Amino acid sequence: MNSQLKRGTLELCALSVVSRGDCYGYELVNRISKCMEVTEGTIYPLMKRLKDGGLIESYIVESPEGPPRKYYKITQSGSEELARLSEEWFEFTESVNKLLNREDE
Amino acid sequence: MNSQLKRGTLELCALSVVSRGDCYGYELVNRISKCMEVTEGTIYPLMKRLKDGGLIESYIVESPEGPPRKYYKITQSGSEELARLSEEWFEFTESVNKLLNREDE
DNA sequence: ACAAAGTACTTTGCATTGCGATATAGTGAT
DNA sequence: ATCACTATATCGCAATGCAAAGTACTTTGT
Repeated sequence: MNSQLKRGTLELCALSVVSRGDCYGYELVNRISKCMEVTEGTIYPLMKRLKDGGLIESYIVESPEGPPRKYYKITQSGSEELARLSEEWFEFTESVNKLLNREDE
Repeated sequence: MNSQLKRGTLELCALSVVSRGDCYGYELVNRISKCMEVTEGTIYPLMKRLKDGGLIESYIVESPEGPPRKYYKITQSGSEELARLSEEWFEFTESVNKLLNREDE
């Protein structure tokens, strides 16, 4: 899969999933994996960037199986960014599709 | 504009424009600029990569105004790559849109 | 004659980021 | 004991958008 395509959309995808309910890194990887190939090596650094940017917060919860989980929760700022990125994504795909289908000129 | 979104799609866009008729770098920049922000610093290195990969060929034509123009022409291999990238782009946007609109789970 | 603006191509270097690889660590089954 | 699954974190490489700077030709205005 073209890894370059994912740039700029993973942030959007992660924020979107977290906005529908708190979840932890490993869970996020599995959930996003249903739509595109991603690994921990991508998600964990991404979540750290989002947290550093104040778009998400995290809290630790003991797990019944395995090590403690770090849950992520979207912030007000994160929700606003999600809305902005969604709009941007929509407009971008529209633009590209127009360029691809243009028969005229 | 989110420059990360462009990664992986610029190659597709450039191939698509060239496939509809030979054109030169400066022209490409202006044409793609109508849909997304791009500059020569992005397009010229990209065309070099495409040429190195055998997806396009080039030939010089004297210009009535200004320096000679380097025209680009898509190759058979380039047409096949264009078809592959188009399909990939379509499937990718479908996947992301599904993930964004998912209310269930 | 000279400057500015438009056309046109090329190269350098930086910043971003996906991801393979690796380390660490707990639980449960064979 | 060994394997498999769950779970987080970090290192380093490769890819690439793009600002910036350089080269160079033509036209237009002063």
